[in-house]
Order: sequence, then C-alpha cells, then structure tokens
Amino acid sequence: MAEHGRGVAPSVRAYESLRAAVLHGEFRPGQALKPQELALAHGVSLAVVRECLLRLVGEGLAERLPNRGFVVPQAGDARWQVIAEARAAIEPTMLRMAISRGDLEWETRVRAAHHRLARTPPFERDDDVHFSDAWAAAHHAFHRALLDACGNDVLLDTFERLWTASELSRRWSAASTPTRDYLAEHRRLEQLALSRQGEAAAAALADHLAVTAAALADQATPAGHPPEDA
Amino acid sequence: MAEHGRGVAPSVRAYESLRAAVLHGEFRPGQALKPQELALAHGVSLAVVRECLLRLVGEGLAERLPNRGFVVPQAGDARWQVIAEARAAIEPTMLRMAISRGDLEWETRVRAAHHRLARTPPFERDDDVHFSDAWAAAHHAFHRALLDACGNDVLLDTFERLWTASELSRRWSAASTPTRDYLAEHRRLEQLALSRQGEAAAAALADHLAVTAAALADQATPAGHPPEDA
DNA sequence: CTAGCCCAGATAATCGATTTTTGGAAGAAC
DNA sequence: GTTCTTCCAAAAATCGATTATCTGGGCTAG
Repeated sequence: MAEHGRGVAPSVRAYESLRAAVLHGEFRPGQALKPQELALAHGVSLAVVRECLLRLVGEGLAERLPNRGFVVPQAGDARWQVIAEARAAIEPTMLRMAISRGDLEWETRVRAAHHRLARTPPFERDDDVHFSDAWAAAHHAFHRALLDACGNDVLLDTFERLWTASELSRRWSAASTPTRDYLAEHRRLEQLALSRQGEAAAAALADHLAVTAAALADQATPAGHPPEDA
Repeated sequence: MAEHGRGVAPSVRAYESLRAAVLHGEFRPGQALKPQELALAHGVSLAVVRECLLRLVGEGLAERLPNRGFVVPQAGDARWQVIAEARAAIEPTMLRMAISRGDLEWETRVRAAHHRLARTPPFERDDDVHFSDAWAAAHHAFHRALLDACGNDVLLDTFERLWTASELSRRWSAASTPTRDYLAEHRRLEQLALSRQGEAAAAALADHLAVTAAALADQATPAGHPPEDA
C-alpha cells in the first residue's frame, strides 16, 4: 500500500531519503550535513532532521562532532581496506556455520538469489564506473542469503552493518572495479555452499574479500598521497 | 574541570545516566522507557530524552517500536547464548591478528590490564551475585587490551558493541556466575598471548566463550531439568 | 609588526506547545 | 452472547522559537 511516500511518516520519508543520498554519494566524505538545508529540502523541521541524523550515526552512515554538527564519515580506499579485512575475519566463519546448519529452504533461497544476481546487469547504459542499484541490491541479497542460515541474528546484524559501511566506502573508492570476474567468484561460492563444502566455501569467501583488500593496498600504499589537504 | 556532571551538556549527562541505568538493570527487558518520566527525572526536555534514546538504539541498548516508544531490548539466557556464540566466532580471529601484530606497547598494556583484573575483587561485600563495577571495568579493559593490537578499528568497534550487549544480557541471566575459575582462564589467556602462541590463545578464548554458551544452553533447554538442581 | 583579546555572525542545542497516532473501552447491531 | 463500529484518553511525533556555543575577522596592547 506504500506505493509512494504517501501515508508514510515524515521522519521515515526523510530518513530513507537521506540514507539513500549518503549511500549514493551525494555528499562527500567529511562534508557537513547541515540540518538547516536538509530541513528545507525535505520540508520537515529541525527536530526531524536531527532524529534522522542520529539514526544514521547509529548505522555508521554519519559521524557526530559535538557542538559542530554532523558529517559524512571518512570513506575511501583506506577505509574500504579496513572494512574488507574485518569482513574477511567474520564472514567465512559465518558461512561455515550456515553451511552446517542450512536446510532446504536456505538452499532454495541461495539458488534464487544467485540466479537474480547472475542475470542482473552490473552497470547501467550510461555509466560504467558505478554499479547499478539493481545489481547492488542483488549482490547484497546473495551474500545475505548465503549467511542467513548461520542461525545467529547478532552475527547477521554485524554483517549488515559492515555491508553498509562497505558500500559507502566502495562508492568513494578510487580503485578500479571492473577488473575482476565477480560472476565466476559468485558462482563458485554458490556451488561450494550448496555442495556443503564448508572449508572450501569459507576459503573462497575469504579470497573474495582478500582480493579486494589486496587490490586496495596496492593502489593505496605506493605513493601515499595525502587524503585531505587544505 | 569536568569532575562532576557540572559543565557537561545536559544531553551528555542524561545519556550517560540513562545508559548506566539500563546496564545496571534498573529497567527490566521489555519495559517501556517513557520519555515523560525520564525527562522529569533528569530535569531535561522531551527532545533531549528522545536524542538519548536514539543514541541508545544505535548502541543496541534500546529498541524502538515505531509510534509506540522505546523499550529495553530482550535480554537473558537465550540472548546471552546468541551473543556468546557471535563473540566466539569473531574474537578468536581478532586475537590471532593481535598476537601477530602486537608490539612491546601492546604487551605492556595487556600485562597491566591483567594485573589490575587479577587484583580487583569480583564481588562487593554485600552482594555475591552481581560483579562489582570495578571488576566489570577491569574485565572489559583486559579483553579490550588483548584485542587492541589487531589493528582494525572496525573489528574493535564490533567488539565493543558485542561486549555491551553481552553485559546487558549477563545482568539479566539466571545462570549461576560463580562456578567458574575466571582467574585461571584469564591468566592462561595472558600467558598464551604474551608468549605469542596465536593458535592456542585463540582456542583458549573460544573456550572461554563457549563454556558460557554451553552453560546457558544446559539451563535454557526447553524440556530440560529445572535450574535449581545441583 | 606580532600576538592576544574581543566582538559579531552563524550554527547547534534545547525548550514548551501543538498535532497526529495508538490501544482500549463503551455502545449498537446481528 | 458475540462481533463490529465508534469514540476517547494517553503517548509519540512534530513544530517554531529561544538559548547556548563555536568560528573567524578585526582591534588593541606590547
């Protein structure tokens, strides 16, 4: 019934809009999120904007500087590398758990998610540097489906948090994205998971993430140019 | 200058007070956190209380039910077991990283934190069921010091989040706490870490957490025997 | 000429009041 | 006797305005 934003509370509408804007990179990392402007832009009061910003802070999509307002958190190659390492430390273990606990329902959802991901074009017609929204959603859904059967909602919450942070940093990464064969990596993950090869699947997922980190390290360390210069 | 709450912003004072109250178990899990009462009790307006509650939601110390206010999240044996499993999935890996990356500074802090923990009495005179605040702080500091050298602030943030959730659930757990030899387990962790035995230390930490989960599972099993049997 | 001080503009934090939503109770229809 | 509708009080969400705080530019003393 919620076809447009009609009927939805203003705070929800403003929150989702602002969240999408940050994730889409409409504000630069470090840029101030000015309540005044946002309130005007969304047609709500300062208090509502403040609430949205607080919620974004809770998700890691904004940072609060006391008495100095809110800014978009640091994002970029270095940050992405740290997040990829964290994911590489956590997600393989989750995948092992999921493979040992998953039932037929899980297998079915993994297969469905992979099918959608494989059939969704990664890029839109006029843009070959940023992934399409549809592909990003399918990508998220596939990884989530893989881990869903781990049976631990605390770990799944952690996964969601890291995924969000990862998406924000990827958006601001200077690293080249299209150099890898995501299709093959995802197909391999699906096959190893469905054939219940826990160790091999965990290793493949660790690689999937380590390759990202390594590529970023290569690009980030050589010259070491200052990230912010005034 | 900021020795008492004087000079500190009202929102900070109210936030810290409310956070401590929730962690100390002054509200039951599921109990409503009524803005009206809290505003009156802390001498601040509804807006400030609202901000505090939003921040607590971000930390996992409160839950938001849209249009129905805020409540203390579910806590207890079952929840603690889930959290312990999540920690067992993450922290051993972090410890391995810390042991391979830690320097002399890290060793020194681990040793100091362990000394303080070993010399802090776990219980206060008139209470032998809840750990003392000083011991809880030292316990946290020791575990944090162990993992500090992992070199990944995303993982460390995750640790802090899980620790907080763990503390809340432990407060509401019916499980018996004093049956274990924490002293020996912590000493063993310190020794293995300082002697750089990564695998053994990781295993010891996994045990440290698994024992908790197992004890809870025994007591929480649906058709199991009543907990008052020893 | 430099360093420290002070003032003004801008921005964040807070407040009290108003509007909207919710859950339950009272009453009518079947 | 049961079920559905209608109404109402309590609570959450939102607003506009006020107060406190920070930043940067200009001024004065040394």
